[in-house]
Amino acid sequence: MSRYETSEVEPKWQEKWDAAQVFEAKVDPNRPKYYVLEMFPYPSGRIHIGHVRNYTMGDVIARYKMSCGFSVLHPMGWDAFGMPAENAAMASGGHPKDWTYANIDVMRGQMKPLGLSIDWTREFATCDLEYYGQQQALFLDMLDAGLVYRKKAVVNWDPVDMTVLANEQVEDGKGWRSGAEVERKELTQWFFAISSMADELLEAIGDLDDWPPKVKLMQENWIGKSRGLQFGFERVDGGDPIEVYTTRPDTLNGASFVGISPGHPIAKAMAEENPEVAAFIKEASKGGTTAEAVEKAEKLGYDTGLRVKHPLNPDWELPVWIANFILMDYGTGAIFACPAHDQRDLDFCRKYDLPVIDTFFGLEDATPVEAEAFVPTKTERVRWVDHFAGLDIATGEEAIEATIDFAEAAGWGKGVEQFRLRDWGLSRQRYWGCPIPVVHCATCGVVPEKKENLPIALPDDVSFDVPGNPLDRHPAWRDATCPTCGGAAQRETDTMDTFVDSSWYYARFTAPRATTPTDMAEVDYWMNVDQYIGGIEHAILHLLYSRFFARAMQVTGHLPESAKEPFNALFTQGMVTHAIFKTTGADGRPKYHYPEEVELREGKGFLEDGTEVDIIPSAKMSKSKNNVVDPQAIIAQYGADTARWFVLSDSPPERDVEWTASGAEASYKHLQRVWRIASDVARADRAANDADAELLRAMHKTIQEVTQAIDGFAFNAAVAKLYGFTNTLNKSDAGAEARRIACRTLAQLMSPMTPHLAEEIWALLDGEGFVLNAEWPKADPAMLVEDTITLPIQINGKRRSELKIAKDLPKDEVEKLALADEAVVKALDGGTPKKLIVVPGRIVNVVI
RNA sequence: GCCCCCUUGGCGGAAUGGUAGACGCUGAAGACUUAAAAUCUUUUGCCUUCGGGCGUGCCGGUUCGAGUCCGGCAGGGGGCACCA
Repeated sequence: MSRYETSEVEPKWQEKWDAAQVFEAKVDPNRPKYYVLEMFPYPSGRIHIGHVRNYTMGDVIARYKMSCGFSVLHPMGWDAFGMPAENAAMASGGHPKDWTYANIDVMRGQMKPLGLSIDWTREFATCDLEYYGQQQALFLDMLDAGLVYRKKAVVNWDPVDMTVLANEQVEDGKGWRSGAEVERKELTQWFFAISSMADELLEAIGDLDDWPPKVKLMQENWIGKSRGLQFGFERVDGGDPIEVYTTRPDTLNGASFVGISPGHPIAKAMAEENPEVAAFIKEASKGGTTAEAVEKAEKLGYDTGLRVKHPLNPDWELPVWIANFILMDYGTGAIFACPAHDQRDLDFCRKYDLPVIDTFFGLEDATPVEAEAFVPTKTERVRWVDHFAGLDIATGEEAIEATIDFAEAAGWGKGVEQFRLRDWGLSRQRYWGCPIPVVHCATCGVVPEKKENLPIALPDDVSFDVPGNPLDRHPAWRDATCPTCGGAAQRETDTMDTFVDSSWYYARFTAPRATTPTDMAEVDYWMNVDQYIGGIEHAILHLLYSRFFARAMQVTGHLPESAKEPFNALFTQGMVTHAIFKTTGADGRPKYHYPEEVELREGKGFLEDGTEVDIIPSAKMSKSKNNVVDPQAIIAQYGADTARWFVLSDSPPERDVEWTASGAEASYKHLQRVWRIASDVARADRAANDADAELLRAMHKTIQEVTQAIDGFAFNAAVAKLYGFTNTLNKSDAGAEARRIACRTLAQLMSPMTPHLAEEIWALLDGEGFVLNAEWPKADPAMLVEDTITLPIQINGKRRSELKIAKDLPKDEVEKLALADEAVVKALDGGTPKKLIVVPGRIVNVVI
């Protein structure tokens, strides 16, 4: 018998699949469709073992569904715009385009040997002109529909690199590349009106039955709906009332001052007249916009001198302060502060010596607030000091509703809903992104390009030797004609956030060469994505943006109503981790060792010279820690099937799996063993015998268990059942024919996970055609029924004995047998049991 | 600070409220071999006076029966965070 050579077998089957075009998705009205999609990769340069796990999971589903008779769409593409390409160009010359497409070629070359069932004819990169041109068309339609608009917004600005930075690019208040102090700058930018759909996006989460509850919860929190009261404070000077929003209107009697954001119209108006106010506003705007920067920032306030009247008592005047912690884009940009029941307000009041008024106390303790605000949960009952709506003891929730009712009845305020979700700023002052298809005309203002002028292509002749956006200093590209007046105009030089690219690619895969963003016939057939698979890190932004885009595409006629929730089912897979091997160098710095340098003995690791290394298990793979597993090396050593089998085994798919050399080795040995068993089966000539039925029964049980496991995304369980059945088959004395049937079924059940080995065995055992085209085996219910079963007997809930009985033995017979059991007789010691519980087919419990 | 999740042998993990530890790794013993590799077989939660006893982070509850359900605590992880 020959050894199973993966380096020969795997390419052989890949060529055969290609030649037969088995993975090309075809619209077939006579068959149900199934669309499985893994989040497409960023072409960073090389694939990662985490990619292997991600795509293998999708492949298992895709191949399984093919065998179940579905017309399957399983595409792949590249999320190809973004900063790393520009950074590479800045660091080592070259062009982002060349860098990106070269990376794509390398990564495609690394992915193909995995034998994934991908329809490569649909491949595209988001930096393909064909793709981003359609994205521009989509943008224009959204502009038309009022879903895109321009407004001023505060951004992190790096004055050295002359660019806007994302929050995660600000480290310690400094730009991550330049090290320059980051400024907050107000720029006019483009926004998607995602918050206009906040309620809809929140409500629809309830229907996402096959999404992880965790992701749904994260999105709910992100959208952040709250209910509160909006009302106006009348100004003593007779100016327009100051509108405030509060979720705790019940604490109105604890009001200490009215606060407005530095960006509030009143503050801005004052700044124009009063240099002191202007200076304060400038001071208050310092620092980054990151959570960290915000947390460290000290509370700053400026007393405007304005006074407003308390709505419940016209004689009570409150001062109006400008405060740096009040956000302009949440609520009305103005608040009333209740320091007794809000820590932030309290800090501010203590600093500026403003009054602190308790409005309620705990039921047990009426100590006035000192340094710590009293903030009970809204469901906790508290005692009110003097509540205007007449409450004495009530929860916060009750008091809030009572106050809103009271204010509405009195006509000075109304209950409103607010969302935390902000509009999505999409402008990026970058080159390597989709150009925003508008021009700036001196006469007509901001004018959208005409669709017939699309695509607006990025110019190729750019350089990155000077900081800033190359599009800004490319006059030939910037110069444009105004589509409205025909006069000279300038192109918008901002490009789109790369999250835009990934917000609709799933729809584009249904018709990747269409001359419109989508093709309705194709979209109607293929959408929605039946199973989407990707990392939990995209739980909020990418998935929320995609949900928004699907709705926007429906509004603009690019998707049907039925596709407005684009992903029917979502699965978030865990990472592949690997131990880090660390020693401490002479200089006291950690030294990281490659796994090949470390010898493992009894759970400890040693270098060649005998030095013991620290083992940090289950660490995220990182080049700097020398613990990256390279898929290409694994495939070269063991083959793709081993890599696929390993990443599916051991750990549940949603959890991290640790790559270990011994585990990979074990997977390899197992697959070799399956091949040996199959070769054995192929040669056997033993006659049919009594063992046949038992083997076939085990086979049907395995069919049922593996099918269930794959359906339930429990790939590790499917692998475990296949191990078990392999052992059963190997030990079985069944006749040649039964063994052939069992082994062919084993190949079928393994085929989604180890497709090459499965094809080879299928062919060896005279299976017809490709195993991937063979109909998925069905478990025969008659074969799942066991004639005799082992029934455990518990005495007082502890297992003490067991009965071997016929499966359908009547209950009273079981009782008799149980009471006659040696262990039971001994325990009863002549007495009678207090209770006897018989659960048919499951258990007997004797209570003494 | 607010919200959420997790905790089972040496390790990864399995168990519709019904035999805890499937399956794999690691370790041990043995077979084959001149030897090694490869392969195969047996074994591997803890304690034990060999009768059995104890065991799913800790404390309590519901139940005939709890890893699973409920309450509290501890540890670990994640999300959000001047959101009024």
